[in-house]
Amino acid sequence: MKPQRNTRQRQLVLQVVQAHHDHPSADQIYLDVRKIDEKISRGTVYRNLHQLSVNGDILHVRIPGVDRYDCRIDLHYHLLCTRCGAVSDLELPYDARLDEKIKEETGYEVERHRTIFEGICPECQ
Amino acid sequence: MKPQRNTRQRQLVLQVVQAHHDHPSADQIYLDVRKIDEKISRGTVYRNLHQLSVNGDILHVRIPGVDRYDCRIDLHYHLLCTRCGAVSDLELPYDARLDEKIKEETGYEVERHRTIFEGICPECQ
DNA sequence: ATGGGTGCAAAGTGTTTGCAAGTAT
DNA sequence: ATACTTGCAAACACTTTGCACCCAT
Repeated sequence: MKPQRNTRQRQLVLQVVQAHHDHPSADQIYLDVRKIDEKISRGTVYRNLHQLSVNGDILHVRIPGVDRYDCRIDLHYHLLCTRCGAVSDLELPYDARLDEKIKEETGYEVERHRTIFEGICPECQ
Repeated sequence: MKPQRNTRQRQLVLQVVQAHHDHPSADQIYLDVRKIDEKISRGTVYRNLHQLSVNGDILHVRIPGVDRYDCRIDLHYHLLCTRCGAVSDLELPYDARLDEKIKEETGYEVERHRTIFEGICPECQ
């Protein structure tokens, strides 16, 4: 892996993601970071979000429409309110046996699976 | 529900999706339909894909990057090769009890869940 | 005839990238 | 000093939309 620099901007992005517990989108993170450093650019935020998730410092959550980021880095499942867009973490334990099972059935080198529950949250009902 | 018209274009889009067993993207469908009707526009294809999936005639599969469409309309899980982008259906039965469980735990009106396994297919390994 | 559907092109949305200048190491 | 990173803006990829005309019902 290339040597990486711990720039002020990267620290800032990480810090903002970790301060959130609601799975912010890149743009929300950009706006938040922007409150602290009013010069930082969108490109930099996107680049750092990418870098940080590759490094395993944050988790990239693929939600339909917009990608979100999560400060929890263990594998876990998500719950999406299809009305208001809220995303939350689920306590349901990650089932690693499924990956093994699918690997045996298909010959794929299964790395992981992603599960998103979709529904309407209590507030939106 | 509004009355809907069964236009030549809509039939064509449905027909092309049903002829595929490899989860084509909107653009692949557009290109295919285009071979038959060289006047049809992208907008029309997108509009019809949307309409058809709302009607339940086809399934909208949200894959990172591009949305895909599936002629299988029962709930099932998918397997994505993160190298070549191939998507396939899995035989793993849909676990409806999970939806019930999450509903009880969270108070959400859980409608469904989507699971995508990610890995490297035998050819790409 | 009526109003849903079409083709076209323009506009959106979210993200990536080329480049010259800046800065962590 | 080196080369990773930044800010900026332009470019991208994918999708949606406004509009005038068309056609299934």
